[in-house]
Amino acid sequence: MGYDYLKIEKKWQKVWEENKTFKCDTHDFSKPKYYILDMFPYPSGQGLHVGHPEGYTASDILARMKRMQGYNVLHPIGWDSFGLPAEQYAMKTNQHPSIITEANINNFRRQIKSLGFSYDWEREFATSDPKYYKWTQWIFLKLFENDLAYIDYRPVNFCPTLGTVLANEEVINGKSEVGGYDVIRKPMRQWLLKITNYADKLLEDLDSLDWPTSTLEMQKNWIGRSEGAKITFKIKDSKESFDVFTTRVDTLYGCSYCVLAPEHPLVKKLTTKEQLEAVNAYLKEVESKSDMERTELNKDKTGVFIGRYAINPINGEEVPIYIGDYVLGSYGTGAVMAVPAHDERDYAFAKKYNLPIKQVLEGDISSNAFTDDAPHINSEIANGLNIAEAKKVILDKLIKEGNGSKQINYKLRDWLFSRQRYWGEPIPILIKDNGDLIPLKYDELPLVLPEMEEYKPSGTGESPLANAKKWLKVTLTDGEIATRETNTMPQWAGSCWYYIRYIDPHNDNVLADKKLLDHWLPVDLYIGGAEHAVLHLLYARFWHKFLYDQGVVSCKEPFKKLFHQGMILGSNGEKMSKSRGNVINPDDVIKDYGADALRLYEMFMGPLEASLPWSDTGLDGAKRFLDRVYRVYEGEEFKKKYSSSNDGKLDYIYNYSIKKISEDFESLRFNTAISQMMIFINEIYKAESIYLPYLEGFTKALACIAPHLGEELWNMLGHNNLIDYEPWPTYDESKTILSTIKVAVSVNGKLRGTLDVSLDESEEVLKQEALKLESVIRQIEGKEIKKIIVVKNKIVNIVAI
RNA sequence: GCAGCUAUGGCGGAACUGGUAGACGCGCUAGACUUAGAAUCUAGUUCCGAGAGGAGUGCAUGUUCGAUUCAUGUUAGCUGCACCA
Repeated sequence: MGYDYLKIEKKWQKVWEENKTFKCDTHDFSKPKYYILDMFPYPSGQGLHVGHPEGYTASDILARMKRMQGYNVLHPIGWDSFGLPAEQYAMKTNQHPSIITEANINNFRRQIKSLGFSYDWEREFATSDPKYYKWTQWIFLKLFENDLAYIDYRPVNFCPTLGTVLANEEVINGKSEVGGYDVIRKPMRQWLLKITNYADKLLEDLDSLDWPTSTLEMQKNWIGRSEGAKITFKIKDSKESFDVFTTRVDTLYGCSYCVLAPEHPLVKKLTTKEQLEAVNAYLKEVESKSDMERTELNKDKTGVFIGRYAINPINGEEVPIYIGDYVLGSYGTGAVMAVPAHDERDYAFAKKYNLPIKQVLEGDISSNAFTDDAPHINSEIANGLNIAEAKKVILDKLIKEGNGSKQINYKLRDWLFSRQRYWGEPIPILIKDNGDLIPLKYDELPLVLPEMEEYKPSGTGESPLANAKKWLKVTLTDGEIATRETNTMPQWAGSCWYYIRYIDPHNDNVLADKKLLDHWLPVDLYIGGAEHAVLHLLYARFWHKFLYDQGVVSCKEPFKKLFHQGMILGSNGEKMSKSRGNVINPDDVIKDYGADALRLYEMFMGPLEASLPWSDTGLDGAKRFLDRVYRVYEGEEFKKKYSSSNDGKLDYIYNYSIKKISEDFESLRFNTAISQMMIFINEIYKAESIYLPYLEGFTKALACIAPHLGEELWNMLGHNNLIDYEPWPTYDESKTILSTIKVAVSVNGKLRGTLDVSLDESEEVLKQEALKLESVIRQIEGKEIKKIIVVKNKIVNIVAI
């Protein structure tokens, strides 16, 4: 028989709710602050899955411990409620997305509350609430004012199935991140945000963050800074010239041709009559390729000669100009100098089209390009120099002669910020017939989504909002008619700044009070999945840096420490999914085992960052431990042993346990903290006398993980108050070490026995005692002792041959 | 291809800055309690071996008195990026 978790959990949830136990007074600056944030959920129709409680429990444990440690803890939750699934469901059922979203939020709220998280529910908001997105639009207007939001017609990722464009970050191997549908490149009218203006800052400040290395690496790669040179090539028999970008300016003498991207503006101007047909055919072929095909054909380089020659500025050599789609129009200058001897791509292209390969570094180029460092050859001024030296010499000459300059490029592209969807923040811009853009005035916000009959995208790339006839047209003060922007913002917009709004969620005058922001930012600990490493986590940093420049926030980075929880897999080790039939529903677990058991189990499974398989028997074990704990507080045989005087026998295990638990909580190693709690309880079961203050201290630690039971046990110990703001248990460092310890004795590195000695026993005694051990004597018989190594309190190793 | 991470019993995992590998839990075995079962409690449980002992942290080599821990190489898996000049 276990404890009555259903009754207990309901009871304390009600008490917390009625007392507003976890309400945070953000105006109270008297205590140190601790802002701990979960990545807020998208309230899907499926409800919570067991992965949600993993991260949420981790943050809740920290929040609860910090509260007991005297911090003023801000621990909020809300809803990332704009998004495609609600809109698609709306189309199917012909309900308004807001109704669907509300129902989903209600279900999520119920589920999250049933897990006993200590959120301050008075700060709850949804990104689809006009009161919230008023400020998302406000930030957009600020971006627009500062020339960081602009319209462009360049080719973008368009997904015909979803009926909308997607950001680069949302396209994976030519397929949409959501749903995995084909994505094609198509020139369309789009809003973009100039995230590239912040490329340097976004890169530099990564060094100041306490984030997982893998995420830092991913962001670094995504930003993709590379240092090199811009070189100008003049064109033979023409006034035109073009620039190339290269990181290997040292190989300039080895340039044997140049390649322009198919979309390079000079292609049409320069192509000769003789080559026109071939070039046009090639352009047509390239255009018909989808992104998918372009990446699949990765290795097969294609291109065509345009009939012209460029002049290599370093030596005046004439080299042919090609176009080829292995050169990207959107990176660097959209043109490259080709050095086939020392670049693999150029090598492949040169081999295919039989172009000259000119070696300028010593090395073997018989079957592959040589890309390592070596002395230069055939390079006049750079002969004999290594890469770094040659770069300098050649670039200096180019700069002196006005043919080149230092150049830094980034892989990062501007952020495609518009979507042809209904269920997103409307972009607060008016467009006049002449194309002029008129931002709404700040007091006209929020621009609320109009009611619609139909949410379907037209499929041609026009947003559903184009059908909202009354909403669409606006008469300006001068009588002129303007049209509203019909694109909406992407889902990432709302999540870019929600951590700011939590600090002051009901403010109608500003997005949040400056004084409060200065006190509460940055977020001290941010917990969420790794899948947002280059999406949300990069976008949010960008907006934060912009808001910093605007003087809205006073710190450069939003999230000081970041932690990614792993994934919970099905019991077969595969990803949980309906089709695999291995999905665990948290509602069922709570019903059958209780929220506390679920929380404990998920924290005990293994390291928080690891992806681990679900185990029903493991969950049994977690529940069994809670029952075992409960018996200590409920069972008469245990109560008889309660004592207010300390016999000292539990000193070590208690003090060591509190120390270990405190440290492990702090570093989010909950599995080992729980293991220590189990060891402590095992000792309690053996104890003749239970010193009450120790049991109280344990109760507080347990209450962080199993809060309902913790509250109940605290009550059972005779306390009438709540445990949540009780002071965190302290420990006596001197009692975390045993006075008698075991020292290992080994011969030639192999363990042969142990010695029971007092702490800090002298080396001489250890040595002598070790040599007395029977198992040691047996091993060294007939051998000569070469050396004896003694490490105090640890080991004696006898080297004998 | 490039970058990052991971590899330990039947299973999930533990092991601090190199010092008794396998904590804790699951599973399994035995015992106690019970008419019986469930639950609970107690003990055992890396492998081979009766024992002495031997082997053992993906694989190989090395550094060291001593390596799960450090170095080099290698294999497998996971994640991300992927023609970025």
